Amino acid sequence: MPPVTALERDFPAAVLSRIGEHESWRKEIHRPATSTHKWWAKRLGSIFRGILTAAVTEDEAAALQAYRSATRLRGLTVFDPFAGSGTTVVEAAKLGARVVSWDINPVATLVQRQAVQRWDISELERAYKLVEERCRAEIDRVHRTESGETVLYYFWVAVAACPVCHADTRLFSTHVFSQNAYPKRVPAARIVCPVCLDVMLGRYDFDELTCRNGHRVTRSGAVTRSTMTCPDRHTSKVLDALAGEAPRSEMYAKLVLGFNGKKRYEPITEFDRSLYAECSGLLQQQESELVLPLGELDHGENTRQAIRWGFTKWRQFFNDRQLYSLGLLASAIRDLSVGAAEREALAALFSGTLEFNNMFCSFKGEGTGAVRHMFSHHVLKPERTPLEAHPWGTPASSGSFSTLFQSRLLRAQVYKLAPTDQLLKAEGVVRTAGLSLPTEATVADVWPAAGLTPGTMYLRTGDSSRTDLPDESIDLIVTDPPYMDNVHYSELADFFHAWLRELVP
DNA sequence: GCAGCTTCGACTAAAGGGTT
DNA sequence: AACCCTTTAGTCGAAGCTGC
Repeated sequence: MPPVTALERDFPAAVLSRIGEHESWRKEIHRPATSTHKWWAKRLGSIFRGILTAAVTEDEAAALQAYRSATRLRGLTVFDPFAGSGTTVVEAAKLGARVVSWDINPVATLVQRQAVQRWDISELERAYKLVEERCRAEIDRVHRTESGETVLYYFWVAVAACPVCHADTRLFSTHVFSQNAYPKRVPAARIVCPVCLDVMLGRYDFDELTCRNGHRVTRSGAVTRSTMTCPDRHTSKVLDALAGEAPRSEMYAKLVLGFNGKKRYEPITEFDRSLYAECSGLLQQQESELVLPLGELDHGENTRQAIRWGFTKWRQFFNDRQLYSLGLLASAIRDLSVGAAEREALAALFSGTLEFNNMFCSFKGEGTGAVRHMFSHHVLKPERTPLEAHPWGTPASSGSFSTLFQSRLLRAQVYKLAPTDQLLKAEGVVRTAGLSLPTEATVADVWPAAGLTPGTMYLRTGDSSRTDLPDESIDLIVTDPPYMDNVHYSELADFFHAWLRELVP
């Protein structure tokens, strides 16, 4: 390595900025290996590839030349002590380096392992089929209409009693519960009556209408920001009304996938309510056999809001049907007897689906991603109108176990065997194959006695302020360290860990 | 093979409340 | 009054998908 490198004096910032901007639009498409599961502040692969190659060259031209060279880091050992989802790990491996990767958070190292661990694809598919046989029929059964059609989403609303008159108040901020992302272009919208929960078709900008039971429905609901107005017009703070208890919720509508393949909105029926009640009973009966989330929220910057709302246990983030369905799914994965790597891949996939299947999610609308998942703002913000999705899912679902198996695991597998990279050409940024080595490796969780060999990675969950790395064993340290105390990922990652502790020992 | 629609996560603006 | 912070939701570009 040169004494003064391109990283210090001639970094190809202009080119990498163009490439990085392109990659940033859909990170998961360009870097599937590190996208099998949620992690926060994922860094751009192309930028880290640029950093790695600039660190071993003298000037911009040489750095850009190295950026195109699959084996430029061969013979070097790269260490990331705060590795997160593993961007450094993957980029270094793609350039032929030996890799050491630490992170204190077990969810982070789970994500890293999926990015490099070798999967036997037929074993992975066999494991997926076994899980499907064990739990799919039952999950499907509890997400359907009386006529047997699939329910993609159930819409829920939180309810609080007015502190003055104790009247129950449904905490809608608007009675439009579904509209297009571009409502001026597609003005049709779905409206709910806050009195009888009738579901109507209208316009996104309607002023007032009358439901089929004769109730007057206005566009705005009982809640504005943090203030609620009860049916008798008393105003109070929502948090005062909740008085430290997590809100009760009520189902008010569903999105059905009809036998004809078309989606339609419908009100909740007695059948829906009794099906849900049945799930509560089944959950109670099978409590001891099912994998369920354990533990309480730690007090911290990112959990404060949820705790103020009365959410103190991770289990409260899910309703009974979610606990039952996800519990069945997780138990099926726990009980698999298949290869360890393939089983862990499904555990990671399962954990990833949790982000879209809990009562902190909401409906984003039509014409855009349907589910606004719980971490879209890096905090745990309680939802007043949560969305309950079908966890197994259908091809028309977003964020379900079956769709993410395709879009996350299988896509990651393809990428790990033949990674692609972005190059800046005259016509723009172009995705290009053949510039990288496969990322697959055998994972060790202690420093190998014989030293690291190509094809082996040392990947460890632990505090990197003290390591067992021998002197002179590392050539490059490339990392994105914790940024002051700004975002407390561990507090958020506990949401996944509450389930994973029983799945990934 | 192509046009138009859907999907994804991230970015950004705006509203409104709280604080100094 | 000025400023800051929280909350809400509207918008975006690219890639994948669907139907012709």
